Amino acid sequence: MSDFVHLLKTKDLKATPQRICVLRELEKKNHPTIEHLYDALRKENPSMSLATVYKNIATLKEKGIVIEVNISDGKMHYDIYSHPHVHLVCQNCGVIQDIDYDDALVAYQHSLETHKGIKVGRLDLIATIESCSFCKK
Amino acid sequence: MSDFVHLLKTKDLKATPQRICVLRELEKKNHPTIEHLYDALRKENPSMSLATVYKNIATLKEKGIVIEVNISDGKMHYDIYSHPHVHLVCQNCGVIQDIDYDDALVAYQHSLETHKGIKVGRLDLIATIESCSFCKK
DNA sequence: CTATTTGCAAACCCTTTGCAAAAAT
DNA sequence: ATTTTTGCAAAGGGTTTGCAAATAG
Repeated sequence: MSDFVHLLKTKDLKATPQRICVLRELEKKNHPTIEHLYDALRKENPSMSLATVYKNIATLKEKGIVIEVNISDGKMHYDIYSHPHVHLVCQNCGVIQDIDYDDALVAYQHSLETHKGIKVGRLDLIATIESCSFCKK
Repeated sequence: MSDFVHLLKTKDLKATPQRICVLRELEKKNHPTIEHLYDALRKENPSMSLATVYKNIATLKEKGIVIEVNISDGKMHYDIYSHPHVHLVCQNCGVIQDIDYDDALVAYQHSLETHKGIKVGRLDLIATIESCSFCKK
C-alpha cells in the first residue's frame, strides 16, 4: 500500500485515484496553483474535473495534509505539510522554496511569546528575494 | 495642509476627498478590507463608489503608501505602511495587530541571508494566536 | 450496501475594466 | 487647459455549490 493511500486512510479519507494524483503532483514541490494541478492531472486523466481539484484541496487542507501558500500573486499555491517551514519566494522567477526553521526563527517565536505574553499557534512567513539560484540573476 | 495631502503630493497623486478618506480610514488601524472601507466611507459620502475604493487602494499600493495584509480569510486587508512590521492575527476574534520588528527577527533575517546566501527584500510574517487581549479568551 | 467522491454546470463572490462626466492642479 | 480621478455598469476570473451518477470501502 502506497504511503499516500495509508496517509489518507489514517485521516478517514477515501483513497480515490484523483486524490492520490493530487498528492503526487503536490509532492513534486512546485507549489502549484489549482490551475497548475488541474492542467497537469488532466493530462493523465482527461475526465478530471476542476471542481474535484478544488474539493480535494479543501479536504486535504482541513485534514492538515496540505497548506495554502499565499504569495500575493492572485492565486493560491499549495504545499504538502510535513513540518513547519518558511517559504522563500523569488520576485524574479516566481519560484517558491521551502526553508526549514532554524534556531534564530525559533528564538524569534520565543521572543514574541515572552515579550507579548502570547502563545503563537503558527508562523506564516514568506521571505521575498530579488533573484534565486533558479533564475541566476 | 494636512499630512495626507502633503504625502499624496510628494507621490504625484491628486489629493481628492475620496483618497484622503481612504487614508483616514486606514489610519484607524483596523486593517480593513475593501468592503469595510466602502461601507465606512459611504456613510460620509454616499456617492463613493466601490470601484473608487479599489482604484485608490491599487494606486496607494503602487506608491508604497499602503500594503496588503493577507490573513487567508478570503479577503485582503489593508494597512498604511510606515515601517517594516509583523502582523499578529487572532484566530478567535480576527483582530489584526501590528508588531514592530525586534532584535530576534532582525537576527533571523541575517541568519537567512548568511546561511542561504540570499538578500531578503521583504519578510511577510503573520503570526497566528488563539486568542488576544481584545477577545480575552 | 452505504457513505463518500466525482464531474458538470450554474451560481457566487471579489476584483477589474471601459468610458463619459467631474474634479484637481 | 490638461491630466487624473470618479462613478456606474458590465465583464472577468477564481472559487464554491447542488445534484445525479460513479466509486471506495
